[in-house]
Amino acid sequence: MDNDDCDLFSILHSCNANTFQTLPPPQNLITTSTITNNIISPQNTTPSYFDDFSLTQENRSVSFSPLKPTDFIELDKLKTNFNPTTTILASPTSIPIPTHKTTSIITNTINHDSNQNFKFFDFPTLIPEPQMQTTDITTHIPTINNLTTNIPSATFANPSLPSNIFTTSSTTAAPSITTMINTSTSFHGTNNYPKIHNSPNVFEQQQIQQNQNNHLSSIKPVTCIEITKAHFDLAYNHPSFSKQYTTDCNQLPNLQPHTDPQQELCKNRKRKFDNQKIVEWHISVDKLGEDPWEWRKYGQKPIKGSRHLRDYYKCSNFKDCVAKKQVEKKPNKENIYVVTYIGEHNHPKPVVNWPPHKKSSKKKSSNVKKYGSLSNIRNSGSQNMVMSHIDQPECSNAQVHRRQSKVKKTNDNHMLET
DNA sequence: TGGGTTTGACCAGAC
DNA sequence: CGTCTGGTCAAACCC
Ligand SMILES: [Zn+2]
Repeated sequence: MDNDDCDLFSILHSCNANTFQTLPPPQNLITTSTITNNIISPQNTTPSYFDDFSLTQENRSVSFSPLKPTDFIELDKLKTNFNPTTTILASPTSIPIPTHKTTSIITNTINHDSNQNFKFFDFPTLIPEPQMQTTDITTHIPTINNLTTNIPSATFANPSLPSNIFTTSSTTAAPSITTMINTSTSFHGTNNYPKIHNSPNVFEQQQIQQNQNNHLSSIKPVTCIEITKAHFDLAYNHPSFSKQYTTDCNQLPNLQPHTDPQQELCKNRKRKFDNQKIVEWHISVDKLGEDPWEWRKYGQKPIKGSRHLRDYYKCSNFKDCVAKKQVEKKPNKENIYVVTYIGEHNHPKPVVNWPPHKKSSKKKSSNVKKYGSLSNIRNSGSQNMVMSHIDQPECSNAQVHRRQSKVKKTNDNHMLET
């Protein structure tokens, strides 16, 4: 996976209300300041769902400004203290529980030596540092100004918001038994520092067991950050954020600061996902088809400030499931899509019809039935799902609503999409 | 006939 | 209070 994945990381950054710089890409692939999901495994690993997911900041540096204790400290940890060599080799039920502080050196070295003692608790968010005080934040957070310099571990104060860090293990050989481990961190209550509690449910345990029985050992862990509505609220409404950031309306905060007054107008707009879990992935187009859930598309909208349409999907596996997802092509990124999952499924992951019949290799969203063909746009007289994600002129205020009617008036998608 | 996508219209919240 | 915007609905259409 390429550096596009750094954008999930940018989400976390954006919550911190600091300024960012974009540096030229490093000349060497082995760089520092990288949060990634390096896999250290002696087994043959095959590509699977989201297995290339990583948190990366290879070509960015971050300037820290003084933080408030209520800022997204816990999210910032992911950047400043994450050891990219961390991996999980054991079965999902045997993830080590972090018990002590560790100092991590952020490198981008991919290590395939399974004998090394990689510890999941190298992940910074999972590190308890009870000795820290909130007033020490600014003096302990390192300034990353040299990508080739080892960065000492940062220290952080009490996180202000709950956040979960998922670790998923997946395999292509039997995607139906792909499981998401309930390895999460909790900042609730009196727990000043996150704890890992591994609590896979029965269904997941069955999947794990099935995995073991099938001798499928190519478990490939990936990490995903759960973003709650509270994070969005704080990210959009934080006064520092308002001063230093602009965001594409209803989009996640943009890494690149700009001063477009039009977009300033909507910097505080929020998605309306009340009390729902939000998990965002930035994945390549070829991974879209590996989503094991089944989805039914119920809407499509042009998004202001974006050149791409956003598709809205509901889970169609279960009648009363409230899980939704949104798929949107990443601006200026080829073959990278932003997939946002909202809410949780209230049913087990489908296992019967896996792998799904891929009617088209270009299918935009996995398990989404569609009609017509890519080559015959007139078939339906409407936009093609794939075509809808081709670059378009960036939306402005008034253009957003006009776009859909404009689309309908012309059956020539290229007129609009290019 | 059932379930999917498409897409204009509508709604609610932010501004 | 009107406008803007993202999210959703639902009729029409397709397979
Ligand atoms: Zn569902």
